[in-house]
Amino acid sequence: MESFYATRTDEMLRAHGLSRTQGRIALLKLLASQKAPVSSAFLLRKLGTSWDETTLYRALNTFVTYGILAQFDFGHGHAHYEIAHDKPHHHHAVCESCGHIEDIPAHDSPQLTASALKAARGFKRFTRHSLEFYGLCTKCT
Amino acid sequence: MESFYATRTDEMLRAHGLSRTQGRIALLKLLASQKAPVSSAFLLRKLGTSWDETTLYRALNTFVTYGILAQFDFGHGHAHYEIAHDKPHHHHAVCESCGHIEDIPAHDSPQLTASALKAARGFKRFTRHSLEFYGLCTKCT
DNA sequence: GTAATATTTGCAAGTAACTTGCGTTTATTA
DNA sequence: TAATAAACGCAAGTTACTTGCAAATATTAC
Ligand SMILES: [Mn+2]
Ligand SMILES: [Mn+2]
Ligand SMILES: [Zn+2]
Ligand SMILES: [Zn+2]
Repeated sequence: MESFYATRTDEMLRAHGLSRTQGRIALLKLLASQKAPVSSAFLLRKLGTSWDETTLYRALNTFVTYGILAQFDFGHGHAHYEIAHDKPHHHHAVCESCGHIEDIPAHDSPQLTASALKAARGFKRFTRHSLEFYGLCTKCT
Repeated sequence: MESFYATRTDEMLRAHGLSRTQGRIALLKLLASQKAPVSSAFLLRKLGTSWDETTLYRALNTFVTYGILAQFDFGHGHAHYEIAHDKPHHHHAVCESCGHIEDIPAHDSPQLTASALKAARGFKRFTRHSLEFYGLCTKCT
C-alpha cells in the first residue's frame, strides 16, 4: 500500500496532467513533509548530490505555475517554496536573525480584504494576499 | 526659502549623521515625490544617465539600513523602495498584470498582530509585518 | 577660508540565483 | 512495443546586485 505522501503527490501531478517522474515525486514528497516554506538550496541538499540544479528550478517553476506550490520571498535573496495544493490559506512568521520560518494559520476576517479593497482606488478585487510577520524567534531573543 | 522636499530630505540625512551630497539629496527628493514604491531601474531612469548604478544601490542600502527607506519585494525579480522616514505604516496593492502598485493606508487592528503572535509558537513578539494584496487593477481587468 | 580627515563616488570586476538551448533520457500514449 | 511527447543534464548565459580600490567630495578642526 502506498504511503500518505506518495498518493497525495501522485494526485497533484495527475490532476494537472504532468508526467509523474521519480524526481518530481521525490521532490513533492520532500516538500509535503516540511512544516514551513523551504529554499531551493535546502531542497538540493536534502535530495542529494545526484540532483541537478536546473532540473530542480524547472520543476519548482512548473509546480508554481500549476498552483501545486506557492513561492515566497522573505528578503533572504532567494525564494522559498511550499505545497499549496489543498493547503488552507495561512501566513508566515520570519526570524530576522536566524531565518527561522513558521506557518501561522490564517486568522483573516473577510473585513481585512474588504477594507483594503475600499482603500485601493485602482482595484476592484483582489485574488490573494500575503502577510508576513517579522521579529526574533525565541532562540534568538 | 527651501522647498518642502528639500528641507525634509535634508533632515532625513542630518538625523542619522549622513553626508548630504547632491546625489543623495536628489535621490531622496525623487523618492519623496512618489506615491508608491519604485524600482532601482525607475530611479536610474528618472535621475538620468549621469548616475552610476553602484552609487544608487549603495545609497539605497544605506538608507534602508538607517530606516530612511523601506524595501519591498513584490515578486518582480527586483526590489522596490519607498520613503519610510516619518511615514505611517501602510500596506500595498499590486496588479499581477501591469505591475501597478498602490499604497493602502493601514487598517490593522492591534488584534491582527496579537492573534498572529498567539498562533506563532516560536515567537514572543513581532517588530513589523508586511501585507500585500494582489489582483488586477481597473485598467487591466 | 583652508587644511586635515572622513565619507562617498565611479569604474571594473565579481557573485548568487536563477534561466535558456539543445541533445539525450524517460514517461506516456497508441 | 513502437511512436510520441515530456522531462532531464550539462554548458553557457542573464540579471540584479555587491565588492575593491583609487579619485572626488563633503565634513570638521583650526
Ligand atoms: Mn506556509
Ligand atoms: Mn507604500
Ligand atoms: Zn531566530
Ligand atoms: Zn494593471
